[in-house]
Amino acid sequence: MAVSKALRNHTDIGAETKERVLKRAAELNYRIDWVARSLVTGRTFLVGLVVPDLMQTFFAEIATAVAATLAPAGYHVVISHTGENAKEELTNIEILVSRKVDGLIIASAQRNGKSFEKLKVPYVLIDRTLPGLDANYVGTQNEEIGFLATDHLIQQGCRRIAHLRGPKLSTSAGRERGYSKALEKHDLKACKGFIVETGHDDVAGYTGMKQLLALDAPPDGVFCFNDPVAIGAMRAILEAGLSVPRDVALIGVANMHYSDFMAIPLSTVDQGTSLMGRQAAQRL
Amino acid sequence: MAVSKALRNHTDIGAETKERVLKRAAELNYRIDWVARSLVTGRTFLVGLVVPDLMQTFFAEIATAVAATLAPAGYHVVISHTGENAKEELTNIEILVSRKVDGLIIASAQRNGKSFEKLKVPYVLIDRTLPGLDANYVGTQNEEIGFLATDHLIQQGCRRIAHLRGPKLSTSAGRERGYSKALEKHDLKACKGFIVETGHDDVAGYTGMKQLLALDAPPDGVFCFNDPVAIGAMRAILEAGLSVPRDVALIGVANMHYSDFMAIPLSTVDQGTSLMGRQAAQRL
DNA sequence: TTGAAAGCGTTACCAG
DNA sequence: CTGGTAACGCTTTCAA
Repeated sequence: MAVSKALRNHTDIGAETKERVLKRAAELNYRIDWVARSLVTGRTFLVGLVVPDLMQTFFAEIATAVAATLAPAGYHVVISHTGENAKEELTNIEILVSRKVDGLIIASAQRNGKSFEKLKVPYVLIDRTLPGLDANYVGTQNEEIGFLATDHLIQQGCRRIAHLRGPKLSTSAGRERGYSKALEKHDLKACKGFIVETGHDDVAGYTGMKQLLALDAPPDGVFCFNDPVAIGAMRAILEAGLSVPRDVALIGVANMHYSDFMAIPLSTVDQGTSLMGRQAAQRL
Repeated sequence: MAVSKALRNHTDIGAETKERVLKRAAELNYRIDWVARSLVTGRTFLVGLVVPDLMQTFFAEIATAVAATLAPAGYHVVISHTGENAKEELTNIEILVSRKVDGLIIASAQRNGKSFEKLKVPYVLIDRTLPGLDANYVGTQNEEIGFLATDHLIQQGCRRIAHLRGPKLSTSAGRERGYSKALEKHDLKACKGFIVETGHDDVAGYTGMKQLLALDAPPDGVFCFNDPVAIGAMRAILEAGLSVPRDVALIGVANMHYSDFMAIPLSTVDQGTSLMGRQAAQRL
């Protein structure tokens, strides 16, 4: 017990005893066994980060910010990707819980919050909310993003504005609302087929844009779910022999770096990704 | 004991007993406590990934590949960044060891292998070797990268080829050797001041390139340590009112996506990053 | 095939 | 201030 107390700087220990312990610990190159400590304290100082895919720079940036924020407090991050698969996400969370993580930060792929109601570990949702779940959440004001982006296109003179809205997520729903509000404000409206559901990557953007270009009267401006989608859209436009932004203007949402070095300057709305990660970690 | 055996599918257990145990476990929603199991087995099924900075897409890609490869075997990845700081790297490794990780994958910032000699946990070095250390290592043939890149510039007609060689790492040393070999092969040589030590990001590339442009006879081609450095170099060249690749041709090494959408097509050598991550994980 | 006993390395509790 | 005892939840060992 004297050893345990000395090493943890407990007050209940005489200066001399403490010094003796510390000296001997150094001699033996003693390092605490975190597994044993965790077993008795019930804390692991491990936080699970559950994201769809670390390859997307968006989530990589979140992971970095979370890890950096947690590190000074002695926490480590265990990563777990789910590939946008709701079922696998649940399995992964269960495993993390049985590993006794102290908390979870989740960018969820669930359709609703049902499965999280019985979750006994503290958790914070990041980026995406879950309908019908009153949980801690850190994210961007997606409606405002959508509004700003669409408004920007209108300012640039676009009148027929389409929306590659990304996958079925709370984020895309918010952005779409903002898109609609901006159009409304300027007495414009989305023509039929102007809102296209896509994936989140450049391939999805490419496909979606082709669909838009095939319309009888294609758009002259497109608000894209994120930058990769915008890049894919750009490829489709250029391939069709059209010009960006003369024929079709594009705007995305910041998920990549160096977008200012693109062949065609790509307008983008910054969503403060690292800040999101930092705040989620702090909240947790 | 019957319970423990039943849950682990041990052979030493009667079918009926096993079924009874499984049934009751399901009723109670029993989940194994990994901390307790780890304490007795000595295994955590945790692997530490020690990298300088997850923000660089290069390391994010490695992290993804490592985690994806390890997951099917039940391993999870604990991340730890060191910010290219050798001392902090050592501290982090010690903490991971006291957390009883089963193994480590390390992109090291050490100058030599001294500190790793007494490391008792299995580990694999990734991306960077350490002088004087006979360790498991997975990386790219950097000399070949340097040769290919430089040779490419020569094929394009460049004759005065400089090298923004990046930071002091085994990777940059290899690439520089390849650069020199390619020059030699074509009876060219690096003029004085043509090899500039830089950091690894675009800011470093920008500064380094400015230095090259200030020379009496600036280069007409530059082999850059990686893509971010090349992007920074590009900015410096354009700012100087010169053209890429007419006045100065550039080539980088693949650390980013979408480089084919850059304003000026940036030549790049692919280094198979995910493959590296996968193989390091398998080796471990 | 079953299960009792010991122990993994630590900390909580409490009596001295 | 000091330190003995029990316990955390599991697996290994070994006897029945």
